[in-house]
Amino acid sequence: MPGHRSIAEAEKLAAAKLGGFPLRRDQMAAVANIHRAASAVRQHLENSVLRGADLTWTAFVVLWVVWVWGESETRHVAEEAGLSKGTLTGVSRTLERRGLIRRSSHPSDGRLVLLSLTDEGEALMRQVFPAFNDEEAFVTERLTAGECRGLAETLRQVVLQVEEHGEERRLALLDGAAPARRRSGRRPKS
Amino acid sequence: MPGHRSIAEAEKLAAAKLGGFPLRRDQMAAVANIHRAASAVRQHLENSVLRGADLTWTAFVVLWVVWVWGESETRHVAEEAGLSKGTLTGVSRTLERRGLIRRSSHPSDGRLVLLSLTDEGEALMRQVFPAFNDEEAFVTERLTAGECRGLAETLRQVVLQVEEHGEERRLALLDGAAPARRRSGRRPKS
DNA sequence: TCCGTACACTTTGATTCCGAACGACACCCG
DNA sequence: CGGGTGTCGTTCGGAATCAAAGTGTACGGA
Repeated sequence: MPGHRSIAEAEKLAAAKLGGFPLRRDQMAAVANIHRAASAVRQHLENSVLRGADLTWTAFVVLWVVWVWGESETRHVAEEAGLSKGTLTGVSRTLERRGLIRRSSHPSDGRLVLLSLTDEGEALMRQVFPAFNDEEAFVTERLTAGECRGLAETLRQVVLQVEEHGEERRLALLDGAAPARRRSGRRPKS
Repeated sequence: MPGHRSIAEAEKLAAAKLGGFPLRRDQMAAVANIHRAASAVRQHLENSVLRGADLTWTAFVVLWVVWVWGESETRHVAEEAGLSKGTLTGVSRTLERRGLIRRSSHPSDGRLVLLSLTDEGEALMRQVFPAFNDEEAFVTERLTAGECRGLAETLRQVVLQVEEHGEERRLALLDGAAPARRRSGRRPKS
């Protein structure tokens, strides 16, 4: 019982749950659908083009970033791909093991690590990307090009809002309270 | 160097990379921004309201689904939350350990497992959800209510397209070829 | 030159995640 | 009522995930 139908119903149920609480329905539906769409698109892409190339979503994104930007420092790749540095370390090592990516150290700054595609990685992207773009077109088939532009623009507003005011908002919400440790994560050596 | 600025530039670089290949830019930007927005929103929510309650995004989604739908079979919860059955097993067990969820077996069908919130889980949701909804409003602050509705509607078209034609499309793309095993995953016992 | 601070990547620990294999149960049909 | 067929949740293997701790390099000032 997938998708859009349940949203409306879930909203009603949630509203009932919350009684008189002033629920922001439109905003809730928008956010919920962003995640529904993202997950549906990702799953479709993984199970169509990516699966055949034996790439995960993340692996593809990393390859794509390095491909279009050329040899890059890992921190920029992580930023652009939307991963933590720690995750990128693992992913790029997997990619290196598979011979798709090369890791080299910066000639003058020993702290930096540069990522670049191997010939094999380059060849793979040249083959996979067109198919990927075809599926992007497929999933947006019900929208006109103009609607796609509008959608991108609207989503950009959301991204900007979080990027420009998210930090400040989080601080305000915490209001001096302890930053709340995560359940997982490394513990002190002691 | 975040976000929207790099998209335009990345597109140009990608177009150059692909030479004369007919690149669907608008569709590409739309899909890319869906994921950018989803990840930005998720991160903001995790680091604001969820962190304090010591919940991961996934844990919250599962609680939310069970909360609004009431006691439910795990397969429905997995579907609604957008997870595989296997993942839900692990997540619901974590939630059970923390005393937020109850797992009971179906009275007449021994295969089914039913999930429901404990009193503690119920109390937690009553406390966390309003804050969550506030942040949904925050991230969409630059949009009017009408734009939110439009956004939700547009995204719904994407979800519907994948849900209604994705399977068929994937089959057409494979065209009889072997379904391509995943690198990971359980191996036969032999 | 030595020191302290700042930065950049890696390691670590606890989870989450997927999909295929698996085992238990349900149901149809003879 | 016994077997085949199918459905459900669970287990498993490999990978991805984050945040914080740790390691190592860079660089400015004393």
